[in-house]
Amino acid sequence: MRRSRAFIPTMKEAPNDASLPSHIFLARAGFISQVAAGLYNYMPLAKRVIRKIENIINEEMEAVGAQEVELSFVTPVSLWMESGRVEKFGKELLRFKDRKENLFVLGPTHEEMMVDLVRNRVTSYRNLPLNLYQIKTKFRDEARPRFGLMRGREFIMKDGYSFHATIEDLDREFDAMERAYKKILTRLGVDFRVVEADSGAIGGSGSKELMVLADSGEDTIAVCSKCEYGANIEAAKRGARAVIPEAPEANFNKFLTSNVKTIDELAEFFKIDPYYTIKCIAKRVVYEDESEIVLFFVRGCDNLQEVKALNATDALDIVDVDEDELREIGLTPGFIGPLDQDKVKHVIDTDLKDATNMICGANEQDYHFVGVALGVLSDVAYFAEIAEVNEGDICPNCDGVLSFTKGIEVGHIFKLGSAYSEALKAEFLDENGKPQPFIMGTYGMGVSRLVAAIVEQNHDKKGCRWTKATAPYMVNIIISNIKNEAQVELGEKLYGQLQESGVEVMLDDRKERFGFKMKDAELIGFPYTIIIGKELANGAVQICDNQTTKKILVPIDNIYAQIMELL
RNA sequence: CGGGGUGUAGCUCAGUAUGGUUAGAGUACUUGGUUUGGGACCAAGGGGCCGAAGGUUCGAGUCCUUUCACCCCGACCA
Repeated sequence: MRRSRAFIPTMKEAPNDASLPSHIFLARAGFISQVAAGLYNYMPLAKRVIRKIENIINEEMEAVGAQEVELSFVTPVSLWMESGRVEKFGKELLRFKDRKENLFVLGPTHEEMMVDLVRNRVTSYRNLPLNLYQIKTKFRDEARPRFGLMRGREFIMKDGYSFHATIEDLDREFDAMERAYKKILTRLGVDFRVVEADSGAIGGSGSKELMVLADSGEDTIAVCSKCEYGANIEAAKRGARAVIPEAPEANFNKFLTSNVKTIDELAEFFKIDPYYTIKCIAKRVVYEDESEIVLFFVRGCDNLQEVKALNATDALDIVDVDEDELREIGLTPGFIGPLDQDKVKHVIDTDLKDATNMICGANEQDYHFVGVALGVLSDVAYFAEIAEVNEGDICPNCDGVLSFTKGIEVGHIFKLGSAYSEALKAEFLDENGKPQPFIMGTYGMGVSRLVAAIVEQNHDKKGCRWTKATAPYMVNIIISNIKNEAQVELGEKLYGQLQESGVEVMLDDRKERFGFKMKDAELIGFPYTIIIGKELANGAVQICDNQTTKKILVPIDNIYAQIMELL
């Protein structure tokens, strides 16, 4: 492509609504333009990057025997009624009517559609397993779209669904897909981690997220210093503590603790480690038709992990409560302890099971109990894992130490089981001629989000630093002075040679000054820029490596061979 | 959905407290000339319903009401 003919509207200044580097550079370098909140136009450069990602996905899906389909974007709301997800998705589902007043939604994901496609068409175990996928625009009417392509309302996603006769076969496919996904991200050239995840309200056993590591990631993930363990903080587990602080010795007793309300104050008051205190977090948990206040107890050194709390209570939502509400039902904020079991439901972190030498609220203004042994609650209380892991905790799989890092979720795979096939009555006949619901897996990968994630992980102050597998063009040839005939001649010759060799090459033949073209090239992020300029007088040109920004001098006779070698 | 903020040229932003010539700058764009290794310089141009609607006033970008859009924090996010 000749730069003089290319539609690449670069800008010196970013639109002021861009905050993340990926958003700023993709906008400035002429990849995307915003249309409305969470909606973007992809311009030629972005389109090329997207196609490269899609090609790699297609190749790897082909390799594992998944078949590509494309389902209609507009989907009848009746399917969503069948699965019961109309309410679950709520306002994120963009609903509208056609001229005949029929209700439709813009597909935010395609479980229902895919099950509908397969049901009554695949009817025998002999035709299983089956893995179908598509790469398609999705629409979710997010409450708050942000971060450019990272969290748009309209986005491109690869979504795949597998159908199996047995759980064992699903497990096999799940592992195969994990390997395929790892291979895709490796080929794209990004630094990533596969982590254990919460499977969300939809349920399912195995759930793994593929995270591109980047500081601006929205997810916090815990990773082990020694082994491969990694998990989303929402699902992270930990091993037994390596060092347990010295226990405060005391017999069971009620102690006057005037105005000592917080864990910090309590630990200071008794001169003890917060490990031996019990923290109470009161929340209102919301179910489909009702809600109630539940008290969650964790060690004073821990925090409540709300997603875990949600799973422990099987609730739809968890919201804050204020102190007045607590007083109304006879609780004393600041002094609530787990020994009083009859007012509201309690959930106690498993780490507190049979704990001894504890200090906790006495459910009475200005009093705490000391020397508490929770063994007495073993049979009456509900214990569940609700504490959030901390940095420095021990890995659940080895003796390494957990630390936190930020990640961008670009893939999520999990085992659906038969939730959808049962809801939509999608069945096959097994070996005994008995109808069985399909056992399913689902495999998502955010294509447009990957575009942003790649830049988020690969950029510097000047612009994008595309990986070789994702760069819109591999080589950019700058003719420093378009009026210099020798420069033009060599540029054109090289351009032709590289094109013939199948190299994706851009020829910057604009009537601009050198600095302008160079800045532009660095903003866009071509892996290699060949500079035909003043060194030509010495029979040489330069190759600028975009990763290192180093320039090397190459004699003109070697330039073609040299660049072909670098690619 | 709660809290906050911003809407003026393609982009970045002045101008609005205290209403008063023809609404400005930088950048980008067009033309001519000079320049040609790090977003050049000179000259001349084009480009605006001051987000929208209503109101107050002799007069509104500026004051009042309504509304829409976008951004940020939070909630939400199979």
